[in-house]
Amino acid sequence: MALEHAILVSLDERSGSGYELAQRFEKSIGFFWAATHQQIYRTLKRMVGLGWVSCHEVAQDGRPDKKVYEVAEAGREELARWLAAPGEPETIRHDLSVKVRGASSGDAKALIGEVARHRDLHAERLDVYLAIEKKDFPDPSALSGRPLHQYLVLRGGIRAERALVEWCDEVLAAMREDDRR
Amino acid sequence: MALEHAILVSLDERSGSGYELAQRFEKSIGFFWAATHQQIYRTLKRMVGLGWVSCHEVAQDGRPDKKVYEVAEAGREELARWLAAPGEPETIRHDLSVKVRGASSGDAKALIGEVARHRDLHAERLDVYLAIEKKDFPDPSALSGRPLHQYLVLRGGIRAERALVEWCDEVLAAMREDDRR
DNA sequence: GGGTGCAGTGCAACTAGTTGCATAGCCCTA
DNA sequence: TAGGGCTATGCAACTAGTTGCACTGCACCC
Repeated sequence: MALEHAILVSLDERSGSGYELAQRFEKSIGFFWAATHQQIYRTLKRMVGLGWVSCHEVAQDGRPDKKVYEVAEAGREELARWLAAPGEPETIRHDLSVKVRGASSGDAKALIGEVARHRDLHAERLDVYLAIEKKDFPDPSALSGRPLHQYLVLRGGIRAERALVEWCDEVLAAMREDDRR
Repeated sequence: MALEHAILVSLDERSGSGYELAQRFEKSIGFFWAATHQQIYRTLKRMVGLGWVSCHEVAQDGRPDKKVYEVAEAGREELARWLAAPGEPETIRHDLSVKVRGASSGDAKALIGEVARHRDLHAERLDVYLAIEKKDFPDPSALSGRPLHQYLVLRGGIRAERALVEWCDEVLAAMREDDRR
């Protein structure tokens, strides 16, 4: 599983609490690896047991105490091992494709609405990604090391969302045309 | 969950046994919804309980008996309901992106090899999809109804794999360039 | 007659992910 | 001062998915 590794990557960029990690998973990291705070807390606990991360409590004023985690030596080794290890492409689970494939078994009109809704959601996400690209990476050719890698992952998100928007448009055009006939 | 619905879609196209379904999930349906035979057998059992599918045993000669499942009335209703119901875009879990993002924490060279391997895997899949497109859908503009929907899903697969291949190429070019400097 | 391989079904144990809820301190506003 | 919202952590119960194995039957080939 890669949640542990996603957490290692995130903590290696910057140490933080479970809560902070959960927020990162809501935005940047979560663009390509989703996780709830429950999963994160549970996994952090396990990782402490494995010796991959260390944890110390930090008292704060004005807000509750927090536990700050940082990557330990064993965690760094595990991360390096995992990075070099071959992995299989993710198993795909795409709801909307199942629905499109099943369209003939239901109300095609209602499905058109659903596809249009997804189209807009993906277009929105695409806009978010493009805005980040513009703001944080104005000159990609100058990038190197960690910022380059972050940029490349963002590029993956942009490509994926764009492909989805275009696919939805293709589906909508074809199904509307088919509906008219 | 959508495995039940993926099975309904598949059985609605053609009734069959768990074993046959597992094979369909290996190829066509599995391109966008992965499932093992274990999951399928277990889910079929549950669906019989729900009254969504009916099951009858068929004796065969030359091979073991099988249980053939077909969609029942309640299953058809459920499928129609689900098709029209709004759903959220899938939560993304993309291993390779996590690795790329973590590249600075390990051996970037080894990761280049891994990205190249994935690039080839996706290129292979893309070729498979393109071959199916050419063979089964030589004249897309003439399509309507079920074949159209199947074609559109295939188009989604083509777009997704192409986007992945192109992204891998972008990553490889940038990381190799960065490595040279 | 023994091995391989495919068709066919399934259990058991495990790992991973989701959902609902609980708790607790502090801030701000109506 | 009561309620809503944010930070912060966590349990319990559930659903979903994976992995390893076990069994049957037949066909085919060496």
